[in-house]
Amino acid sequence: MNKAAMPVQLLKIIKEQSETPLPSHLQKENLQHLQEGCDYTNRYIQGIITLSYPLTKLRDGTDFFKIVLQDSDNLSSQINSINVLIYGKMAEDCAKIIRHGETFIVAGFKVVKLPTAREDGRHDCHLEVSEEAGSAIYIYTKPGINAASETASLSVAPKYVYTPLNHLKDGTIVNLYGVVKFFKPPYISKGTDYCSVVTLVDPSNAKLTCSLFNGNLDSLPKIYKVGDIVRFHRIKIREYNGQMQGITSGGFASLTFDGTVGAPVVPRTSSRVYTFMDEEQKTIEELRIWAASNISISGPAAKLSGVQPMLFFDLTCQLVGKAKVDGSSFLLKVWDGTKCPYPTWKVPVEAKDLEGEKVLLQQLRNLAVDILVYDNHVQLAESLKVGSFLRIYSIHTKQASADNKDVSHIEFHLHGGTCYGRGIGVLPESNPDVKELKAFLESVDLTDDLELHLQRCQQLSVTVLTDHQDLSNTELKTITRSPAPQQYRIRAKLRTYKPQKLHQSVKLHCSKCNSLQEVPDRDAFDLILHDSAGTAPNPELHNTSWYESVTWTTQDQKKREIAIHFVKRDEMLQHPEDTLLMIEGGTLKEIWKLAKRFKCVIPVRSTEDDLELLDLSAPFLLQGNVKYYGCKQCSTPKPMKNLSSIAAEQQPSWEPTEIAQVLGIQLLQYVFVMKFTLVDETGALNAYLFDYEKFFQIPASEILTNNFLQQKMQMTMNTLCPPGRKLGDLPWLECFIRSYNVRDEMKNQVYYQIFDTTVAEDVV
DNA sequence: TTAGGGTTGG
Repeated sequence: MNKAAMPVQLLKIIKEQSETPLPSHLQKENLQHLQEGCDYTNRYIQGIITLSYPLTKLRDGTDFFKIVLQDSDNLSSQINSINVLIYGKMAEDCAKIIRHGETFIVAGFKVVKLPTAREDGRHDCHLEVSEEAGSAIYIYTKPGINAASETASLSVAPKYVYTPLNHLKDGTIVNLYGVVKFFKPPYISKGTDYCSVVTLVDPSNAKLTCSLFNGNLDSLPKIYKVGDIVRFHRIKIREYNGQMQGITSGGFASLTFDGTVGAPVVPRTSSRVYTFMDEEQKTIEELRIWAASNISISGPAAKLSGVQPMLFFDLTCQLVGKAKVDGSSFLLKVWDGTKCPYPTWKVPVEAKDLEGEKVLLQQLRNLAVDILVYDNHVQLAESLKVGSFLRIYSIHTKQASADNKDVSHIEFHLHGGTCYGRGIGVLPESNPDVKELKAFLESVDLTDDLELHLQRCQQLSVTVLTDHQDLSNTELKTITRSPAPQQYRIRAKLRTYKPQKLHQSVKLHCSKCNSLQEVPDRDAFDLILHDSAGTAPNPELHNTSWYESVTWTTQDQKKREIAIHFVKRDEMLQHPEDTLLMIEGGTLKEIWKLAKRFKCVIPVRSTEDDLELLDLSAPFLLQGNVKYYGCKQCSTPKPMKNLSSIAAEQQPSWEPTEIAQVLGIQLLQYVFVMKFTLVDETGALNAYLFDYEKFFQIPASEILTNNFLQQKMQMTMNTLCPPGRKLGDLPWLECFIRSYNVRDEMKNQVYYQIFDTTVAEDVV
């Protein structure tokens, strides 16, 4: 078995004799003789695992696992145990398979002496172990230790064979992997069991729909979203209507994994005993990558602030109240921290029938919404615990007119039946979406009385002027009848705006040629990176006076050559968060990772005599989440050595504008471009908003990568222009607008632009 | 046994 695939080896012992002997070049080292600085490449330490700590991640994302080894040959000696610190893939593997009491052998470690002496009988050195350092780990597992657990006797566990979905045969019982393409969360069937219907796909492009039954809800797969990956053991295959279908058989067992590329590979299961090894982790990772380009995963589930009438959506929320309504319907009161922009329907129920914390329900009266669930969902709804986190699938938003025809309110229904996966799932607190939701709910300020807030918006203006307060208001009718250019102060209401999908409002603007362009998507960047990976790093350009270079070749089949050039600073200590680096041959993901860790990342490629920037359709600079682009028309890229002038500064701030300037790049700026339709008693006009960050007080450069800011902007727009209200109930905006002429061959057009205006501080 | 995917009635 090669070491890259399986850095940790399991050796089975039979009658105290290892079946697989250790490599002969390894020599045993005594704990007492360890010394810092010696070469232990071909030496090993053997001991019994007496203690292990939970697997954790270091700040840079490296897995870290710590165990304590006891020297069983020298139990009487004063120092008989030592800490072993394991990093990276090895940490992960060890955490998965080691057991206290097992014999653990580590070779090729590094000895590090601790600054202070220990008093607990442990060695005053520890061992550092990682694949990169060339370490090897051998674990002796004795068959028969704790035989009830499959994990304890991994080395003798049966090897499972997994059948691709295009090779399934009628009447067989098989094991399989699949990506969830569709699912119905468990519901109470018409028989005696819970039922969950799951449709799987895999890289064979075959599809399998499974009907899974179990009297115990916990025994069905814990699927939370399309794209999750499942492993089924012992599922029965039958032919039905000319197609294969899966159905639970006696020994059915399942594991479910998050389908997100890069997420930790942690199985969700109800069974305490399962096998899961390196090979299977690899399968999950491969399926994730396949799924990423072959399955359309429904976008981020809707928030209440983003609901539209007449649609179906999945809502992740917290249950704050519940009530029986009648025999065929049941009320759930839920919230997700955002405010539904429409007036929402309140289901009349007797106060005594409503379960939930009264104070909280009162505080949340403007944030919580009523969801009426029907028929087969009632029984499950009754069993839900107030306070739990739910995902409700395929809620229907129905628009209904109240007595007053202009005010439409919105109703939330979970209709009967299970079409389209309609149903309710309880999410555990460990679910990443729940963690995010909880954090958001905790940030919501409940002391703020929202009704008063809305009333305040009716009376005062939701926007304020940042200059020219002395100007008096002009009616819109007067403005549209006057020649341009001029400047006005107006008081108007925002009847509608475009684009409604707010992320579409973000563009890139060149202040030199005044052009606007779309923000390039990741595919464009990916393509450029692929192209430039064809140019190998030029070794003559490595390690110059102003940067240090590190290079390596990837271990996969592609054998990519990567070079990273760290710009040197005139200081003893250089922190990653202050460092600029240039990278050749990196992938999208690698570059994003580096950009999070280091101050600046510049993707480059080698020429004969210097490094150069890539095509300007790619960002020329990445800082954190923000990608900086240059104008193709107005830039004249210069060689990278021009950067050395900034690097020579005492404390380079690495400002994007400064970097752009020395590299001959005309920096494009992120900007919100929106069209506001403004009205007052006298008329209407369309005014353009052209805003870098002043109006929303949100930098346009960050909106595309920051969910929180997107939500904040959506809520701002909902306040400025609450959907479903009649004109009289819309809030007032105070704005400055300027008129200007745009001439083309045919005619002269007057346009309007908003300026020196910002959203009032207490509005968001 | 149950369901066998494909929205809307209250």
